[in-house]
Amino acid sequence: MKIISWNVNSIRAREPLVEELIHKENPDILCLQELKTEDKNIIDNFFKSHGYENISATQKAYNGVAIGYKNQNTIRTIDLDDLNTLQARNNCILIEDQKTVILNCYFPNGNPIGTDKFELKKNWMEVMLKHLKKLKREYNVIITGDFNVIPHDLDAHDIKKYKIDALASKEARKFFFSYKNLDLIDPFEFQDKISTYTFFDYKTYKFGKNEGIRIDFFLISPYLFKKIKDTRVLKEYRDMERPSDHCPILLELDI
DNA sequence: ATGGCCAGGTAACCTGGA
Repeated sequence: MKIISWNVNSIRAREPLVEELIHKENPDILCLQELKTEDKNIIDNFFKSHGYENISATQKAYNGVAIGYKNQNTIRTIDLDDLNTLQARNNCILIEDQKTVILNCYFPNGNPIGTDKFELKKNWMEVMLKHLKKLKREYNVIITGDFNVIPHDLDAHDIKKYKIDALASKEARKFFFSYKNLDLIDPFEFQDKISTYTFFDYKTYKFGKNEGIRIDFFLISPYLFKKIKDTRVLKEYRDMERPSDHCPILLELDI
């Protein structure tokens, strides 16, 4: 099973590149974040035209997430509605025959610190922790998406720029590590940090200088970690015409 | 050292991103 997660920064702007990704990688599961449209027809039509079923949570102009899936006979949707009450930020599916849940997430950015946005980030991360604790008891877990957290100083080219920033705040890091402490593993953690940056700011042309941050993740159960066939950050999609500022991340499992 | 880009929405800038 091949799973790809990508913060596309607008599905409408990124249709050509998502199409290319599907043709080249043919993922079984495609988790998208920052759709930036309320119109589910756009999302349904896109996935359907490429042979995928999908679920989505959308709102006008901002946020929005979807999971496309194919070759799956035992998919059930799990509605974690308290993660979508204010903004559309989560999808959750259960693959019953694998006893595995996949959570697709667009975590709140939270900047600037000291505002309602930061409170929302902390609250959202806390609600997520409660869900993870519960889901972990019954299922293998894959939580993926744009976490908007820089967990370690080395996950940024220049951490000094993030000293007063919600992404590297002690609160955001605390929640991120509390997820990992549920016995969830970050496969990219064991790889070279610089080559696994997932975000490069449009401003200042950071991609060309390889000055990024690592904020998109898979956190997975140990059983699934043992089944890994491949993990990749698909940096080439950041180097194409009209790119997202995030790179797709790929996880292939022998299940 | 500083500032730089991009998307959507409503009408030439604003919010938001990270």
